[in-house]
Amino acid sequence: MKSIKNVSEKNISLTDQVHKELRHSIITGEMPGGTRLVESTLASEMEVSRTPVREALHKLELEGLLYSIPRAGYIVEEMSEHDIRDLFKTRKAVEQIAAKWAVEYITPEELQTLNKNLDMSEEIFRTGQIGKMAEFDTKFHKVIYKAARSKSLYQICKTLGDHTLKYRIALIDLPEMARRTIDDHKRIYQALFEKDSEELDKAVQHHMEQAKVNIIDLMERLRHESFMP
Amino acid sequence: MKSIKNVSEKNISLTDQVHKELRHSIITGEMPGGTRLVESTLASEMEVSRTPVREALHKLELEGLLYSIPRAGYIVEEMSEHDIRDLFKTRKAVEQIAAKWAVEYITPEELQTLNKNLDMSEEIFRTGQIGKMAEFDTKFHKVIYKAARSKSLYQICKTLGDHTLKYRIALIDLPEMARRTIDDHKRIYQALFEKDSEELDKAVQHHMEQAKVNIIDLMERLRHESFMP
DNA sequence: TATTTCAATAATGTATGCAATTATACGCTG
DNA sequence: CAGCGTATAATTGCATACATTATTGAAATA
Repeated sequence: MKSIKNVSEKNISLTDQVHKELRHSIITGEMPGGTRLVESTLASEMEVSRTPVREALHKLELEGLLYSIPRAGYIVEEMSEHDIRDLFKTRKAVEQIAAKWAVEYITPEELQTLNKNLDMSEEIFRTGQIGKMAEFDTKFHKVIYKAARSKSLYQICKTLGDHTLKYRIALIDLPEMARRTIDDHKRIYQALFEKDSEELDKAVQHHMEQAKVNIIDLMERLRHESFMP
Repeated sequence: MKSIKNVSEKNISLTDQVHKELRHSIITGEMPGGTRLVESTLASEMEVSRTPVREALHKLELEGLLYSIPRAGYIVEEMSEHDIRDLFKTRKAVEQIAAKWAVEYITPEELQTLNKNLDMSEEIFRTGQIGKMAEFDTKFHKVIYKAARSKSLYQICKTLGDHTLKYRIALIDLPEMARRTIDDHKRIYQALFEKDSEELDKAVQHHMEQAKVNIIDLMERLRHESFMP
């Protein structure tokens, strides 16, 4: 791992930089579940002292991305299929609420932001830069969270979204998944635009349901591949 | 503030002890919104070094109970009426989900736990130990969260519950509030017992609605009192 | 040879010192 | 007298040294 200090953006604390870096590594799957993290090792790799690393690890623990064994170390949280099902069940319920509230408050500007997001997603899909899809996926949903006009719900949605991001990144790289995601988003956008609550609810439900099934499938496939590489 | 070390339970880190202590002070309103917290001051008051205090403050910040001004200090989060309305709106929605799921999974043992909780609440109410009411209120709801059988939803409910606890403590001390809370809980229990989802949804909604209104009223009253003490 | 004990090692928990930055108070100047 | 600038104090950010604990491996003994 390369030093953080060299690429340090000024005015951001080392703790936050380390946190962001580690978070990225976990979410992208660079550090898969079960990976053990050691303060001093990370500190020397990143060329900072243990203090900011330690604080970053604590943050990640509270976010549920790591768990700590009292005087032993930190392990990257590993999700079972059951945990993933649970996560998506909750996410589905919460996103339905967010969408329901968003219908009422969303502005024409926000609708346009969503529309632009769809256009750019299509562009990215056509030009084959699928690596950027996850980012647009996240942004699309965030616009809706914000449109729900609830600070507390926004926080919840963001946390749940983060927890699924790891899997979404792995999945959305597959062209057919990217295609379906864009189509789902278009349907959600259309329902929001027409303020059709009933259709919106169904669209969100379908989107989440599909995401869940795809991830479970992916895990299944990976499990088989690991037996016969 | 008294030293922590003297009452230290073994095997729990100082950081966690400090965290718990400060958390309690904030949630009970002993440190009201706007209070400024300083690492070194707290450290000497509690007779520990700055490190565990610092880490505890960071935790509280992530939990949303404090916010920090970069190199200036920590301030106890102050909730506006708008924030409280928002919090309860979200809490209502989420607790409705929890209740809906709980109907399906709750066991006879858990129902009995709820029933016992009601009995003890009545006992406490009769004997006038109203100070203990908030604790039983929290426990009652936690049983339902758990019965929903969702790790992620449980986490969300607990966090939201914590954020409202400060106000619940102030309120539930009033006998008429305690009375209403117990009656609401009885209604919720009854609906769970009979697995009547529709009635349960209404009961939870009513309970949350009432809690919200009461807190807004309380804040209004306190605001007037502060003008003419 | 197997088991137990003890020491070395490695990790986090805690304390403390220094650096960097911001707020504040005081004095100076117009 | 007011406003601005500078110096100083206050406070967190970061680094590091020390304490405590858990694990591992080796050696000694049965």
